[in-house]
Amino acid sequence: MAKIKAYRNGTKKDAIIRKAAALFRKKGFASSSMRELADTVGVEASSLYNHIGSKSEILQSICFKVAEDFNMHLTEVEKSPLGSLEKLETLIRFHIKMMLNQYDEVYVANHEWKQLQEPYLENFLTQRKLYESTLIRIIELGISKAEIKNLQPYVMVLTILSSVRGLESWHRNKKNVTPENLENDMVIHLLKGLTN
Amino acid sequence: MAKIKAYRNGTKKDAIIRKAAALFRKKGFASSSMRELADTVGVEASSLYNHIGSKSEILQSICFKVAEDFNMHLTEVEKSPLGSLEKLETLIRFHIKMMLNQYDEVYVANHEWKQLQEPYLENFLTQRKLYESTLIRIIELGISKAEIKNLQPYVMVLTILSSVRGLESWHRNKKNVTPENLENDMVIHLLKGLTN
DNA sequence: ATAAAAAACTAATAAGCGTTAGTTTTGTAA
DNA sequence: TTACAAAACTAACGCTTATTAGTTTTTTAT
Repeated sequence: MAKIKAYRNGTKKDAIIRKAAALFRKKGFASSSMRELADTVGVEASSLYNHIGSKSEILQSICFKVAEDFNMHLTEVEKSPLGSLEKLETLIRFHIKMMLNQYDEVYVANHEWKQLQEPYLENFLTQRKLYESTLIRIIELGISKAEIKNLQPYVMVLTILSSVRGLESWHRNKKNVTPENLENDMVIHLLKGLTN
Repeated sequence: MAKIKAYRNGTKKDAIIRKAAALFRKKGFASSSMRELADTVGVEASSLYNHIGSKSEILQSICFKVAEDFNMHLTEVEKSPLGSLEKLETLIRFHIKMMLNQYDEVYVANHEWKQLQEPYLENFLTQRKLYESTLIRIIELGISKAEIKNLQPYVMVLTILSSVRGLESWHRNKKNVTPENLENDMVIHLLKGLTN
């Protein structure tokens, strides 16, 4: 095979990583074996190593790709001219969309990052803390402008991020709740509360 | 040794399960080995089997103990004379207290239940769904009494449960946020929102 | 058609896993 | 002190793991 092949949906490496994300999401990283992954790809386990370096490398690809998507979006939002509340709303909506559109990858990044090896683990955690501190800054600005309640910014960030990250337990296409319902109602709940 | 020994903090089996919860929380169930657990207990791996039946059994103990605590509290709250909002507040506060007081166990129950074997997995999931549907009922009653916004009850339950379950990432004794701060601010945020 | 590269295969490795068997030590009750 | 049971130990079992080596097949470029 030549180097440049016309893959429709990315390279075979991409396909392996996509299948791996689905497998890791369902069974967890540590409980997923390379043989299992090879089965779903339709190949022997050893053949995977023509495309990827190691099992750990797959997890790294998934986690850092997701982290990059979120970081890029956050950077855009932060330097936008939106007010604090609009920024938060935009971010919440993005989190929900990401969870719905890239379910496996986002889930794995949120739940299996602990299985990363050093130095990737530390790197990932640093990015997470940076993300949190940016959100805190947005909220602090909103408090100073009296747009946001004077609560602990850290607690509000924790509540928002926990909410959107925990969405994995949402059963898609169930309970007559469309993605739009979910997004809108969750934004209202997290910004305006649930009391009348 | 006689059957009845005066253990200060429960039996040795309890001690093993407690250490296991801490280990499973830190490394995940599948990535924790019985030899590792034995090390932290101060014993050979095979000796553990004088007290517990299997590795799986430990996870079952942890998950169902936590589930029982939450279910019992929910039952109490439901049959109390409190209004919908007060019920929700009570439940949120209980979740946070549990997460702070029984960190390892609650974390493991929230994050490693997927590793349960059948029929325990199905049993656990059934309990979870029951818990959710009870919360939905409380919220529906609040909506009918116009105490709560007319949003999708399922979404509100998802938001609340995701928030409190995601608390694992809270760094204790950090950021000048006391447990009381956390509890109060989170209740305000989830009930009244963060806008002024 | 030929040559080269890519990607599949088979086979094997060393390490780690949960768990069991059999034995010895330890602690308690008589 | 003797007898018994609980709980520790050593050793090993059979199995699975990620990964490598070496070889063969498949695909592509010339």
